[in-house]
Amino acid sequence: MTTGTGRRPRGAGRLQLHDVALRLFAQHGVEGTSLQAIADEMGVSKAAVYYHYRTKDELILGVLAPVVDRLTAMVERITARRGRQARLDELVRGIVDLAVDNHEQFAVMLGDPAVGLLLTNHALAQGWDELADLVRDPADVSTRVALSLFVTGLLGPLRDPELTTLGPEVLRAQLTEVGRRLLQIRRRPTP
Amino acid sequence: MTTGTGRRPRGAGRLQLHDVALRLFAQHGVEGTSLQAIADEMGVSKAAVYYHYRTKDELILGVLAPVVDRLTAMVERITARRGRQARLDELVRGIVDLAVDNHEQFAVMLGDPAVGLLLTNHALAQGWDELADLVRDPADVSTRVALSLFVTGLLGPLRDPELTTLGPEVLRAQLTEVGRRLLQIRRRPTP
DNA sequence: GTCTATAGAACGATAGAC
DNA sequence: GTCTATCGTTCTATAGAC
Repeated sequence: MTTGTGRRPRGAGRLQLHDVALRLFAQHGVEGTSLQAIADEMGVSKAAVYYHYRTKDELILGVLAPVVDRLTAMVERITARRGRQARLDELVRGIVDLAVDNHEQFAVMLGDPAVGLLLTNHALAQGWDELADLVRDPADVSTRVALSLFVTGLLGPLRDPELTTLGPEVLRAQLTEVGRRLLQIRRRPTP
Repeated sequence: MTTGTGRRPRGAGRLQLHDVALRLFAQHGVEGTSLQAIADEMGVSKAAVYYHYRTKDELILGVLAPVVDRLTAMVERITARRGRQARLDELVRGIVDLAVDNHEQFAVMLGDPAVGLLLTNHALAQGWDELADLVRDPADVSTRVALSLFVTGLLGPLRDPELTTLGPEVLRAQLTEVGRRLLQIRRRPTP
């Protein structure tokens, strides 16, 4: 149920590759990051990178796979809820958790224009599309605007060095509270 | 006082160039947009593009120049205000106006990682830095988080096709109201 | 102002040795 | 798993004709 993106190469070097690639993707964008730059940062050759992934696109998808899976699971949890308030509450808590726990992947996925096209071409944008549907679901325009602004806005505090020093717990609490205030949600309907 | 980015080439073709380049930049990012792609979209050759700007960086800066100038002016208006509420109110109205009127430039400037570095290298990031200082100014963490989330979050509704059909006036009103709710601002202190 | 043609570098990707 | 070496393509940028 959580396989999602298919086979991914095993090995220990893969973890370092994911780390380095993700950091550079978040810093310069995926189009602005060459495989040469990644290899240099790792202290290996470009061919060594190609051992782990056969194409650059697959590398990007491999780095982003964990969030894609989490997103799918989150959307399922939301749609399982009944009632407008319960869904909004689940959405706020879910998206905040996801964004705080994987803030670099979140930034690359939501911020980079090239990634959106890539995910769509590989039919992996389903999670985002369903999330977008949920965002558009509310009848009133006011809630739709607030919801769209909130999800995208998570990028801001998460890539601000001054705010990330607060630590995950404080950040999570702050962002959840901001989301509730924005969407005018009462606290925890059916926890 | 509003010269800002220095001399920019004149001529009518420049306007079309700005239009086409901006649209592609917003769609694929600046690193994902080649001068060849811009030339093709315009129906001219690559060399024709180089007539207007000597480098790609200068083209990017030329396209973004209007927002850079507006941002500088906005920061001046904010710092001229006295009092926490007045400043927050001015900031919300200013940034919403800027984002709605130039939403593509706003998206490229705020969303593209490569642009941030470019502006910094050309000492044009001053406006954003001062805005960032204003965002960090409030004593309480809660307001800083909300402010950061709000500014970045404007990207969301602005690039959602379903929401942009609402038109600039409705969008402006909606976003301003969301901002006030988020930052708990009373209406128009000293208009 | 726009063109053709091209230089020179960087890119993604592959082959084959170790 | 990592290397060197290389292929073919695309990129930014320039030169010079019209």
